[in-house]
Amino acid sequence: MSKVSLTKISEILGMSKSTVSKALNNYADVSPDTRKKVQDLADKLNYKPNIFAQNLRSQESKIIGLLMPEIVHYFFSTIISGVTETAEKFGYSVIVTQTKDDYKSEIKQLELLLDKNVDGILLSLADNTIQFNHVKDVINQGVPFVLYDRTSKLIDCNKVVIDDVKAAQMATQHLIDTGCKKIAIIRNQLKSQGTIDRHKGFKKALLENGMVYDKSIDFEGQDFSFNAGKIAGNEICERHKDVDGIFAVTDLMAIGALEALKEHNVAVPDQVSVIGFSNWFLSQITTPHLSTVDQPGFEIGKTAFELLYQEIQNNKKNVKEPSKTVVIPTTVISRDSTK
Amino acid sequence: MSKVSLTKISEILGMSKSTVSKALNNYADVSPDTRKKVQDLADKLNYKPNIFAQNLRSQESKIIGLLMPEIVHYFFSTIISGVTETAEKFGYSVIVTQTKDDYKSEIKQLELLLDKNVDGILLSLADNTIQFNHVKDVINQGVPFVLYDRTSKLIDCNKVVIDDVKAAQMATQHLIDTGCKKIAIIRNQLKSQGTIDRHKGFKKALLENGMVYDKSIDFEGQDFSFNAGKIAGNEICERHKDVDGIFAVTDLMAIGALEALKEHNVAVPDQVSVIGFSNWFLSQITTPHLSTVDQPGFEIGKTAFELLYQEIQNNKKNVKEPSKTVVIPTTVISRDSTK
DNA sequence: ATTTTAACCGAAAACGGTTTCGTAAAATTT
DNA sequence: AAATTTTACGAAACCGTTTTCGGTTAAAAT
Repeated sequence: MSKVSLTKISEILGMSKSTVSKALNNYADVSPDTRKKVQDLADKLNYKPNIFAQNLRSQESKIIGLLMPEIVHYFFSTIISGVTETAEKFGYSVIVTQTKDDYKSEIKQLELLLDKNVDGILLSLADNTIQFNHVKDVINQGVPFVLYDRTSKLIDCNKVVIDDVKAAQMATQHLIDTGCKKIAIIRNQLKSQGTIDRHKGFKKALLENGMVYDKSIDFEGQDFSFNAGKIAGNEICERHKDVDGIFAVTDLMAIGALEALKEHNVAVPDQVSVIGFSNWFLSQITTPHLSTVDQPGFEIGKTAFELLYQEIQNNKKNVKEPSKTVVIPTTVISRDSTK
Repeated sequence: MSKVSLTKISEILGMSKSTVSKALNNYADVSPDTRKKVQDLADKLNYKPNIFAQNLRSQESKIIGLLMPEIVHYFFSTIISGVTETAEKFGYSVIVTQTKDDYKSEIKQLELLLDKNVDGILLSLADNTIQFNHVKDVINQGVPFVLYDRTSKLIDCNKVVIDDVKAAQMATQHLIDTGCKKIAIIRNQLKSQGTIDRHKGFKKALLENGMVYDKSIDFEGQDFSFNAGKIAGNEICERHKDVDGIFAVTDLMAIGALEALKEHNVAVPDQVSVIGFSNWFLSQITTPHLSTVDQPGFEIGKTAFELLYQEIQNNKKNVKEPSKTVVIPTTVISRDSTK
């Protein structure tokens, strides 16, 4: 069962391994005759080049690393899908790991990926990462690198993001367009850039439509969970009966709010409209089906890989292009929770 | 910026690369003196062994392949999480790919993983895979291999599964224990082993409790979607008002049924109890919260890797142990959709 | 008939480690 | 003092490719 190698084939055919290698790799300086002989035998013996040797020679693995805060997460799983499918088209495989949203773990995982000599790395920053030497080190080592989704202005590299401000603005505008006069926002603390920007977009939409931003209906939860949304929803039902629209910065919060409204017998969307953010799978199966903003993970993953691939190619030619940031468009998905 | 190699270190220190290698790998036949010299310089130059060279020498990559029907899927994403976290503890990385539940793609993905010379492969079979030569080939090539979740009796290898019969039986028993007298089942076609077994477990529970299996309330959907569940739920509300318990073979179907019940103003669990299967994330946030059977993906992934690791170790020692199947226990999770 | 060109092939270096085996010097035993 | 063992190191093979650089032969051009 011992593997067939180039050397073995060359011995059988009584020629040098140089010739065998060239025959298999379609070099010009090998006669049609010997080329055929080699290829036939290679087929017959089911020869597969040893990829370890090829890696050593070429100093590339055709493997990239994909690092994310959390694997068990609808959005990030769509990222995995987008990255792996695109990578495959380019002949690359993808090692996937998670940081569990932990800075320390992020450092360690990056280290592990570097140890594997991956050809490039895709990273979405952990929530509590506020210092970036570990990623700057990676970039300075010349490893092709792109940030996606959770990025930082303090890092100079290629990035793939959505425009949270604009997306939130569009979501809010959708509420306004469907007749909402008093719109509440449900969000978590203004710590992550995503939340900050969505908050900004929300206020921007109000401003542009001549509506006032009312701090008393700006609900800040402890996190962006179902429960946080529900708590805010309860508040709205009990103390802010004039609210007729809710923008939640995550689908999960929106669904929590939906639950609260239901328990208070408030009709959605007749009395109150609700829109979420992300278009998680579960937004399709709530009652009523949740309107939301599509955050296209597959597309983000696809683009992130494509950027990385470009960088890998440039790296080989020793060219360094200026960093760019690709903004993936988002769309409002109007379902039954808004009119 | 050129990488430091063993050879470079040996040249600087004026010794052979054998000695340098041995110093770094704690061989006995190197004096404490030179050992220190080598290690100090290696640290100073931030030397990292070239993994491609190591792979070539050892003929192993410390990478395994994880192949699954669908990445964007709650259960399978928990598998990824379980596998990657466990693999990391053993010094392994994980290449993740999906078959999209397609036989042809499964063949191709396996091929790609073999081409990468992974040290082992974890596979969950595609739905429409009914012929197994492609996986038998892999096994016969001596590549460590374990099947998880979706397996086949026709393949002789290590496996990690749950006991679908028993799990479904327990779910049904839970309905019976909480007072249900007439229990419907909502399922998809009896094609996949999972569905067949859950159906079997359902009937077994009825039998053991002296209840009759009524074919008219055995609902077969086109798939296991939300809609299929809802359609069945509507049927129950309209034509089988005596039903007081529903076992759905997936959470998604259960939630569809829940929706139908809600629309018909049937109280859950007071009039009808509902239990799902899998404990997907979304079962926690339905109204009412869905009782279900926990299908522990993380644990399955963890165990699958551990089995694979065993096989890798055995492989190195040229020992071949008989195949075993590990059954991961499931538990009924009682929430608000059952009493 | 001589030179030029083209076609074809192989030796050998290179990639960067690991590991076996031999040997010289030092330390120990007889 | 001689024999033996231990210690410490290095040469070289090896893993399996790719690719450069010559070289040999045959065909074409002068």
